[in-house]
Amino acid sequence: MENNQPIVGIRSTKQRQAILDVFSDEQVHLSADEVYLLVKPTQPNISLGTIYRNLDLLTRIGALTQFILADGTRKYEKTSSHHHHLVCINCGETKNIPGCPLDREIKGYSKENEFHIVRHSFEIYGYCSSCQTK
Amino acid sequence: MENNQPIVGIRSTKQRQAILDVFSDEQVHLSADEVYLLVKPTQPNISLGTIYRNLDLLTRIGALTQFILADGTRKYEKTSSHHHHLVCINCGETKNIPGCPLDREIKGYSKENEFHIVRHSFEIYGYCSSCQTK
DNA sequence: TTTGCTGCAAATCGTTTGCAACACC
DNA sequence: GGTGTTGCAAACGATTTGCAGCAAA
Repeated sequence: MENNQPIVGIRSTKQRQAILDVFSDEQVHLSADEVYLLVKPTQPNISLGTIYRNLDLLTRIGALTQFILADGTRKYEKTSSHHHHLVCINCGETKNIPGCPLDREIKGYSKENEFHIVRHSFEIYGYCSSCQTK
Repeated sequence: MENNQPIVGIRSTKQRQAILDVFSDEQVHLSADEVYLLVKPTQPNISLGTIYRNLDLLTRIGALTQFILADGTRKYEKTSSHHHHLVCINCGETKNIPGCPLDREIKGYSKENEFHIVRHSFEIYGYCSSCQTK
């Protein structure tokens, strides 16, 4: 959305609350469309535009965090302590990994290259246990 | 493109060669549009469609590797030994990092979760030396 | 009453695809 | 000559945006 407007007054609407409710669990990782489908039952008239605008705003105020999978899919999750993801190539199930791989060695390498690290992404792709048996 | 056709006979055309030439250096990381701009001078009539079709084909035969940045940008590079990227948030300059962070600890965690790892992504974002001074 | 928020529809961006002409082998 | 490849334009999916009406505060 590339909206760099300063955030002034934020109102609490039922649409926004319904979207936030969907992300109550930290293990919830959803695309805009998935959020739309989940919110639709309680907010039948909600539009995809509203979903996108809210996901963007909630991300900008820090309530949600956005990340992009290797296939380009954009997903959102509730903001929580630093972690990474384990993503099933088959069913898309996404789990949080507590550890972080940004180790001393790599930090050292970046320093050598005079690179100032701001953030990083790390996702593991493979098959979850139930998809392996199929 | 989601093209799962078996690859039969591949021909050498000047368009395809021009695209490959752009990726002669391993430190070249480009989007489809950037390739288009670079190839245009020698192939004035080339179309973006041809660029996309060739990037896809060259990726499927393993000559190129595709990766997606945290902002959703799709990039291509010449296939080479396993590595990761250092990406400047400001100018977009992308450098290869030789090390790999997929360490014992994380592999162990995946095993605990009965997750079969196939591949992973890891990119570091920040500011390169020249963008820091500006 | 003010102004942020919504639904709707149109617009945009990156990418894919159908097709007829073309050019490799 | 056969078929892989190309340029072109239309189609596509995900996301963004303009606008007028609505609703929180």
